[in-house]
Amino acid sequence: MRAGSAWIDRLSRLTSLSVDEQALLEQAAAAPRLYAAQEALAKVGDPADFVYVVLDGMACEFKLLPDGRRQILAYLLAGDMSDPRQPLVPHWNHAMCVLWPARVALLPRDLVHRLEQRPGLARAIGRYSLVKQATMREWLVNVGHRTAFERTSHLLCEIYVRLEAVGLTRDHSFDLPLTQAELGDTLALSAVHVNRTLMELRRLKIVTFQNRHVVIHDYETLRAGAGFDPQYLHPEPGSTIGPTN
Amino acid sequence: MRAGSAWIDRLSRLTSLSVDEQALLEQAAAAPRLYAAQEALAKVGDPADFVYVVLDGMACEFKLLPDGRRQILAYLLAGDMSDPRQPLVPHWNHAMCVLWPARVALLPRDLVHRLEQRPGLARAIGRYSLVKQATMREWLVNVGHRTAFERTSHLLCEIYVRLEAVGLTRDHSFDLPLTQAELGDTLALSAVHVNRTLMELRRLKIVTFQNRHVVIHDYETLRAGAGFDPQYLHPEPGSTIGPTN
DNA sequence: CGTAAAATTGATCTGTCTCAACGTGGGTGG
DNA sequence: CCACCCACGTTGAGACAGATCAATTTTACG
Repeated sequence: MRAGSAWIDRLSRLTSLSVDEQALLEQAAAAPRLYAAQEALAKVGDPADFVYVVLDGMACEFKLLPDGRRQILAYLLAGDMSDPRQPLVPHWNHAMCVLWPARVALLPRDLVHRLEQRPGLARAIGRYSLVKQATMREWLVNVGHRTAFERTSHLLCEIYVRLEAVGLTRDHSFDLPLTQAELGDTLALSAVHVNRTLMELRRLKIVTFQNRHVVIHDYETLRAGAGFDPQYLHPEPGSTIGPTN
Repeated sequence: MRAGSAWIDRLSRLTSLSVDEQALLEQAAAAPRLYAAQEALAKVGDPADFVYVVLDGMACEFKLLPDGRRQILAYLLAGDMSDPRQPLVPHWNHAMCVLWPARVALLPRDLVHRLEQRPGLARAIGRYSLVKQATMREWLVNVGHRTAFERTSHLLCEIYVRLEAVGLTRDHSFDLPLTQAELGDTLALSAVHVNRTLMELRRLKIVTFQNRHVVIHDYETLRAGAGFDPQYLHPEPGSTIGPTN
């Protein structure tokens, strides 16, 4: 498997990339660094020197409140990256850390700039950034207006579709190395309530989440219960992503 | 006053712009369209042909849930614009409407592209986009982890700082043409609870919000109560925005 | 094995919602 | 120019989703 293939997959789905554009990406991701779980990638106040590309494993962006509570703002799954324009501002004002051992490529700002000279890559990266924003909007709707049950279901649908896009699902299941506390920080629910909600989903035979592994028993019920519409995840129509069950 | 001066102000604060870069902006905003309150700028599914620049008045981005509830995702105050890269994807997947009569410039995608050829404008627009995202992140934290009182206070602080940056505050007050129901859709609170929270802020002599006008009596208490840190609104250090009281 | 982190479960508490009523002020048509 | 009206704001009472506190069990891992 090529270096950074999930990343190339991810961007290729947003616009078609020429062979040498793909080669540029491969080269850019050629020397990833290995991070352990819980390791910080960027802290508030750090200089925004790099764009981080998560080649495998899992990371997240988050913000901490003074009282210690945190809101997870985004998951970075295999193939995801931090905002490509981040280096335009001097400092991070949110934080990023690894949730599960990950290989991460650090792209210096001028490398990103060089990649964006290529029209295909510029379009892919621009669209990627828009999808990321659309995802954040959806999370705002989720946290703002959906019940615990809907929220949890919605997040599982989203992760499912995103992982499928990079080939990390098998049948209707996938690995998800998150604790219930981390899910709580994402969904703005207490860990206890996340647990009760997952138990309910299990009891209803919709989804089982155990041992860091999710099995979706009834995707259609899950999707409908969440009010999930995968549209926001792929700006290109004609994309055939979106599971059936 | 020049056409689009709030917009030029807004972008100029993000990086210094040459005289002819400013002239390009002025020219781009030269023929705004006038919209009435409640008028739609873009609906879900509309082709993403334009970037919308709100020269004065007020607009917002939002998403509707099937049950009719809505989440307001962002306010567009004077000088704000919709995402400059939006035209990279074919369709809107959220909606935008006017909240208070507004003059709005519609920039076709190739015009935006031409503006971004200028290095200063490219940097300003890129940073603008990052600030907008940082604001959305802060809203996610707000809705996810803060109490009604903190949330409301935080939003008022944010609007205050943003309006001050375009010269639309006077002493410690500003016009805010929002109903309590609209605030509720923003903060993910019921209109009733927004009312109670505003009454509480008034009772404590921190803020008065009446007749579409906000008076901040005690900024420091408001800021502290909200846990508000204006950092996220201006990526440039050295900017002296941020009221004292 | 032993131990610490994570998951599970129960009991209780509370912030916010919902429903319902009433007040109010600014715009409009007669 | 007044009277009506309707959207918006205000207030009260009761309900409920989810938080918090407190064990207890299970799992992962050195």
